This record gives sequence, structure tokens and C-alpha cells, in this order.
Amino acid sequence: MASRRVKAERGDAGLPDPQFNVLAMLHAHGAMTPGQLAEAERIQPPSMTRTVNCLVELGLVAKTEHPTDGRQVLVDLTEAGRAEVHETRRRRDAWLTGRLSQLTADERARLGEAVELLRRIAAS
Amino acid sequence: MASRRVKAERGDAGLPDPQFNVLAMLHAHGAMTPGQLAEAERIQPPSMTRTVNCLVELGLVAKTEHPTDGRQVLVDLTEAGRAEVHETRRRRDAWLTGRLSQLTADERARLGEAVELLRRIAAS
DNA sequence: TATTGTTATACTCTATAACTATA
DNA sequence: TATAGTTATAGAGTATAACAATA
Repeated sequence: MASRRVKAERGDAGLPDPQFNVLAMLHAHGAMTPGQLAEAERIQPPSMTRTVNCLVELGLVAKTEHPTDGRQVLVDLTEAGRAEVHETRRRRDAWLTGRLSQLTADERARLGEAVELLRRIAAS
Repeated sequence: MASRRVKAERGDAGLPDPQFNVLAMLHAHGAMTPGQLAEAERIQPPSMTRTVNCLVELGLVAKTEHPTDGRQVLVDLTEAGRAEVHETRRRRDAWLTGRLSQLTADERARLGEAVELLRRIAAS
């Protein structure tokens, strides 16, 4: 499967996929609660607690209190976390670009269309 | 991701993905050694030993001695294993068919072309 | 000596159930 | 009482290193 080949490209410096996905989600949406992150990644809250704690220990995200609801916690990227997102994307893009360069422009365009269709299916 | 939605469709009766993948591989290629299975799934031999043993305990595969090389072991589907492959495929196909029916025939055709392109990328 | 497979050990991701704190 | 998050516990997948058996 292609997805496993992409993942394998994280190499030594990269994070496990679930951890990186959280960083990417925060990068795209800004600060989120653990509950929101769990729902977005379709995993249970305790699993997300674990992942977030791991990222906190690595200094890639930080928890802050919710301004009005003491039960909730806000998770957001640190500067190091933001740098990690950019670094990982750069590395993955380099690999994928190499692969895509083996296709014709027309083939790449068709691949792009297919991605949209798959997004629609996955969302339903 | 669509792949996670497909996997989620295994429901209560289904096997974890790596285990099912071994069944599917054996179904397609016939008996294989643990080493061949590990290479095909791109995991290390000890991991495959674990997965195969699990399937043996479930009665879905059986190990037999290699006819000429005493070091090697042959793994093959049992009847129950073959039935499991068919059952799981039937269930997954039912889900995917439902999703694909939301697309137009033209869109489905384009998706099929994209699959071929992705196969080429993954193989390289 | 090289190859095949296994055992030992450890880490990550996932889950469910039970608990704490706050609303 | 309901909600958000955590802790406790367990199962599955993966890996590397070390070992046994066979070629």
C-alpha cells in the first residue's frame, strides 16, 4: 500500500503517525481540546490523552487552561511543534514529489481528481 | 482517511488488519513461508511469527514442514481460514459498494484509473 | 558459516471501565 | 446529574537482539 510507503519516509527524525497527525491537525485548526482531537482522529479520549501527553513531554505541544470552563483543556502547538510540522512535510513532500515525477502531467491531474472523490467517500 | 473507514467495517466478527492481510496473501498466492510473508507485508520476521501463531491458534492457518528444507516452515489456509477471507470480503465489499454508489459511473471509472497509478507508485 | 525461524524484551497505539473535577 | 479529562488495565502490532536448528 502506498500509505505505508509514505509513512515509512518519516525515517529516524520523524514522529509516529498518530502523533504527527495531531500536530498537523493543530496546525490547520489552531488550539483544540483533547476531546475535539479525539473526535477528529476517530479515537477514544483516553488514547488521545496518551498521545497528547507524549507530545507535551517532547515539547511539541502545550496544554493551557480553558478560559471559562475549568473542566476543559486547550492543546496547542509550541514553536518546536510548528517547526516539526514543517520539517516533516518537507521530507515527505520530497519523497512524494520524486514518485509523482514518474507520472505524466495528465496522470497527476487524474490522481488529484481521485483524491477529491475519496475525500467525499471518507467523509460520508 | 478512507482506509480507516474501510478497516472499521470489520466489526465484531473481523480480524485485525495485519492478520487478515496474511490470510488474503495466502489466499492469493497459496502456501508461503513465514519469511516470505514477512517480506511481502514489509515487516520483520519476528512480527510475522507472532501474527502467524495467532492465526494458528484461531485455526485459520496451519503450519507444515517444508518437504526438503528442515529450517523452513510452510503456512497455508485452513478451510476456516478460506471461509474467513470470503466472509470478510463480502462484508467489506458491501460497505464499499454503498459508498461507491454515491458516485457517478464516470467518477467510479476515474477512481479505477487512479488505483492503477497508485499501484505503480507503491511498487516503485 | 549462512539461513530460517523463534524467543525475549520493549515501545506505541488502541480500547473499555472506573475515577476526579467541574458545570 | 452531566460533561471533560485522566488513570488503570489489557490486547495487538511493531521492532531489535539473541538464540536454536538446519543447510
